[in-house]
Amino acid sequence: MNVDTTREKILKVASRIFGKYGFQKTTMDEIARTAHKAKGSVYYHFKSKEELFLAVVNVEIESLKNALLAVAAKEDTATNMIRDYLLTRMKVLAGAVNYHETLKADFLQTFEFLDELRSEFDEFEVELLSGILQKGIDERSFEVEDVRKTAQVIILAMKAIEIPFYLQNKIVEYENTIVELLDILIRGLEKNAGR
Amino acid sequence: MNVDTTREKILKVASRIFGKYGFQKTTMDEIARTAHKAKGSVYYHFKSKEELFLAVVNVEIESLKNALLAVAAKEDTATNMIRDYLLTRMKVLAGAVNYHETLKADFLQTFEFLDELRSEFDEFEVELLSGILQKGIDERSFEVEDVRKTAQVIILAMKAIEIPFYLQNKIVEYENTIVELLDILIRGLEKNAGR
DNA sequence: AACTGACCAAAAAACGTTTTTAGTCAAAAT
DNA sequence: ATTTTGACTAAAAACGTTTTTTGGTCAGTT
Repeated sequence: MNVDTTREKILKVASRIFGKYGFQKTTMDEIARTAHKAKGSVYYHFKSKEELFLAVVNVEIESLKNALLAVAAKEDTATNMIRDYLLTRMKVLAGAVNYHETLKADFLQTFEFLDELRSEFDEFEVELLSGILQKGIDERSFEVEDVRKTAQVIILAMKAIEIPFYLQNKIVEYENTIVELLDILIRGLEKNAGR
Repeated sequence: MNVDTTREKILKVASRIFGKYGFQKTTMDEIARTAHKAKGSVYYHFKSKEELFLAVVNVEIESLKNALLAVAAKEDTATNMIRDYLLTRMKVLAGAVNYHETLKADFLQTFEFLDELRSEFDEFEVELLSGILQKGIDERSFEVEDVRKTAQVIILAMKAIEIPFYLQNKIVEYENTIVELLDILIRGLEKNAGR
């Protein structure tokens, strides 16, 4: 029944509790108690509260990475792929409760210990999206001057939208609108747009 | 020298102080003192702290409205107009310190008393931008299915970007990137984009 | 090597007290 | 009649102190 290792058990419990109460309001005692482990055990596997939270967020990021890699691996036109990429990004992120916490924190106080994880993921995304854009160019369906810069622009736009979308609980209100925005963006990338 | 009415004087002083310390940390006493007026005088012109702040934000919104109306009144192609519109929007908003405060507040606690002002401005923007889009269609340079909805989409994107841009002080970091984003969006509106 | 739980210093919560603040109003000035 | 004043009040915020909770450690157990 319970095949989880102690480490996995702690991670799961921590994810649930951090997700519900946020980083600040979650105590290490509660995590240990809920996981039916001694507190020392938690500290045996994770050297601090920050490191545990980092590990929790990392699980979410890894799952997002995998979902995005799966999209990039599909055989499809670049246009469909980029739409799929951006929609998958939003859908998976919608369930990444602890990742949202890190966004929110940016306004109150920064989680410096997450900076590395984030910039790593940023780099991962720019790389992956650049690949899709390049594929679109090769297929003669996209027309893009600087592939890397364009990838960065699109990710910036997506990150900006995350904030009202996830933090202000405007998912329902904005859902349709966002799909339309993606369409405009994609059209903007396509060949013969404008002149 | 001082031709300001008491009301104007209070408004100016309040704008400066609210802009520096935010809504919560600004006291009505300080406003009255700085304006060289008795507190009762402040309350004679503005029935509450909230109403005074509302008036201050309203001044900023009005100035933004005027700047945007000026853009919309220019004789130019729709493509240039929409670029001008969006750039003007960002530039004027960069100086609207008290408006930023209302954005920030959305994360901590909502300023319900500002909701009306905001949705009024939203409506104003959708209207104005729709006009520009329609002009683009008439000139056969834009191709847009639902004008109103597209206007809403563009404004959503701009509002989303306001947050990292103004609140997280990433103006310098993002400035170039945003101009590129605008270009992609505009290309996405143009005729013959894609198929 | 993995895990436990009593232990500690530091941080946060709780609590009572003092100060500050938004808002009022009767009176004065214009 | 309209505008301005400043002393006043009730409620909220700030302060200082005590108590409790929390992140983290470590000697000992499994």
